[in-house]
Amino acid sequence: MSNYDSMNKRQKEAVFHTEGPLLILAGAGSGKTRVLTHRIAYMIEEKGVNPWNIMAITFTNKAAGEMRERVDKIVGFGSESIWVATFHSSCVRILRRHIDRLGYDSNFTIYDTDDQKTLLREICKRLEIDTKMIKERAILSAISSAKNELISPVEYELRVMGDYVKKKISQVYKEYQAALKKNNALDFDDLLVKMVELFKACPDILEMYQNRFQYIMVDEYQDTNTVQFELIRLLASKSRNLCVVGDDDQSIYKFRGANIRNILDFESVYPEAYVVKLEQNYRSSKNVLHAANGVIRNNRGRKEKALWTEKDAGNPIHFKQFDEAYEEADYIVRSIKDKKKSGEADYRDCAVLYRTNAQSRLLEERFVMDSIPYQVVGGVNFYSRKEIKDMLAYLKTINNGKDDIAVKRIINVPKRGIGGTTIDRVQAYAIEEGISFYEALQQAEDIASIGKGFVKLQPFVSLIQTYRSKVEYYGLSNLLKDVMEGTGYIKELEESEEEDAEDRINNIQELLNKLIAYEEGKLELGETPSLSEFLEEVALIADIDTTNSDNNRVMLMTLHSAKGLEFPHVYMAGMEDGLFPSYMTITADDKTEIEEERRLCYVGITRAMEDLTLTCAKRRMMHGETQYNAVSRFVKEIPQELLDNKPQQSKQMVERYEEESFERAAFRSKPFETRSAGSFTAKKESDFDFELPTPGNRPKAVLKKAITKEGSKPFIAQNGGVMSGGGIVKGGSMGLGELPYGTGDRVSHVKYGQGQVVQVEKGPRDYQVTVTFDDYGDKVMYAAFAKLQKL
DNA sequence: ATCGCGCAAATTTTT
DNA sequence: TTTGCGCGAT
Repeated sequence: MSNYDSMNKRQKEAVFHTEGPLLILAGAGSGKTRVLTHRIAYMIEEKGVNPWNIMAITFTNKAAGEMRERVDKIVGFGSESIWVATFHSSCVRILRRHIDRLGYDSNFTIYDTDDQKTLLREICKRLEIDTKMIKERAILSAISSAKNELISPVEYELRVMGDYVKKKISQVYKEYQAALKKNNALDFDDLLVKMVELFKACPDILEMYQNRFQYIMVDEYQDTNTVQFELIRLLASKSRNLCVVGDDDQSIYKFRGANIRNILDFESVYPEAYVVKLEQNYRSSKNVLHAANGVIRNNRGRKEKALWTEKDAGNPIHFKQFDEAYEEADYIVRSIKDKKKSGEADYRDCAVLYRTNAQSRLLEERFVMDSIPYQVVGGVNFYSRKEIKDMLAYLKTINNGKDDIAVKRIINVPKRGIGGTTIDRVQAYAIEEGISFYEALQQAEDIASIGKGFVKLQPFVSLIQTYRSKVEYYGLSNLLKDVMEGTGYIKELEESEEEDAEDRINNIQELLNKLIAYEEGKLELGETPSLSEFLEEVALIADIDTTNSDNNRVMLMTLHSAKGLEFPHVYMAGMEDGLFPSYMTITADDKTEIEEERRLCYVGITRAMEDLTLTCAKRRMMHGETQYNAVSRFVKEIPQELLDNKPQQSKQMVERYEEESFERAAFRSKPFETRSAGSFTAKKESDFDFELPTPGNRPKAVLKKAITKEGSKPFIAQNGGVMSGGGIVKGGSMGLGELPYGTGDRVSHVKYGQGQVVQVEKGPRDYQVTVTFDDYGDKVMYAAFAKLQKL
């Protein structure tokens, strides 16, 4: 029996409101999972709802697992028939059963991003699309957005009339979908899209599931995209018992298609909706909460709410600015060490959050140096490592010969002397005959064009055939062991000179362990382990799911990965304008982009329970060169009385910053011709509008609107244009030339007036000149930029 | 067929 | 700085 007395008034309201649409606006740390699980229990215990009719949808496997666990605990008997799953795994489950109605085979494979890229590359080659002009990534994200918006290839084509680039993308989209279907594969987006298609095409199936899922709950609703919205809308349209939980202030996945309007407009879509706001926070100290509120307040178009807590004020928010990024890392590590020593915190209580994965390197180095246990979340997913993907490709090939991508991945791994030309010819034959790549391989003898190449293909085909015949009686883990050894893959790694060869072998071993665990788990339940099922599980696993915090380690992760987690001690590193918020969003035309960054900051701050430390550095290496960054505007949005150190903003700093940013811009010059935006390439200065740099922003050159079709993203003046103190310097590289002055000469400078040259140092690309100015003292500057006049 | 060098690009990423 | 890719040389 569950106890509802321990809940606050609002929470109870949400729990007891079981019929009709319900929007729960749950602020960070307001106990929403608790509300959801209690709500389920209440429905079953008090309202007599059949567990079988309840569905709870989450985004991550981890969230689903946690929900499952808590529901099981509180509901007890019958809880296993509650459908608790992620969007994607729900779709897979349903599609496996009915996808034949859409003309797919029910043992379809799921393509991950890597597979998508491989397929895309093939198609671009076939369609003779120059991937330098239209970037692969751009195509992929265009296709993904289209799918997220439920725009079919045909519709897409109709919409893009006239635009050259989009027209090309439309062609690719069409081909890409055709190829997926031919390979009997679905990408991640497809899982949702096909589900919606199925429901729309087969009202009988839709009705079946509408009857089954009479009470639907969706977690993290602010992150849903259009397909997900539609999917839920369809499922709930009969019962209308739809409960969505979310926080518009924590919507940070717009770039992945999440539509914040889904949550903001919930009440207009469901006019009879009941709304509950959970604003009491049980996680953080007052200071942390006030800091978070101070930041998020600056966003427009949000549902007004303010978190409050009964907790004490707690520690002040720590803020520290360093000269160099490594000093920042150093400080964080030292601080954690101190806390551990004094017993204030254990390693597992601390997390370091940052904006970009690249920032983890510097931190890691320090952690290693001080031998402090840490764990990086994210970065390269275990399942996207090369060696793991290779092993899985073998298993996929053995499992489903229709997966061309998998077959091609391992046909020459380890090396079998099968090259691109042979593969292309087999592919051509396969297309001609309308068969899969693997089937073509089996008929290699008949392919006239490959001639003797057939000799190399034969052993590969028989290898796979042998494995296939073994699947039945051999057991999955034995099969994988056989692949590891039998293909010579492990042997190749053992003999390899590569530094990480041993890690790779360990990773494969780890995969084997996971397979064994899967197999044993199944056998314990009295079920038959199946290769397809294992592959499917693996395909839907993300890194965050496998991170267990049982280990006593400091957690390092991006702000995005931190969502949904909490830590007593949180460090937010790299609080710098240009890094966080990123240049991309500062310079974006779309003003709402900065708001998403602000939400990200809000998410970061609200992860902290007791102690929050914000750090930044004046200088940091980014993309291989030193960047000078000002303190993040977000730090300044925090009520300053909460900070133990106030961010400094002296006039000199601004001046120095401006100066250095000019110099850098000038230094990196390249001709205008090197830059292009979409289909247009800028050729001369007059193609740009220029904007002056401001502290925190690099100088900006924007393609003139008149020239581009719909405007374009601004150029940062690094390769595109050269700027100097307010004027435009010609494009073109600056090389080393003779200087018209030397040490001891009197010179004059536009800004600093007259002075004497005290030192001239030859740098890689320019001279560094030190001048003692009469009015300003010593200045070090680059000759090409400074344009000093000899007197 | 394979290797290796040079060039360009580089947020965030629940599945 | 790091990574990934394409192309030219073996």
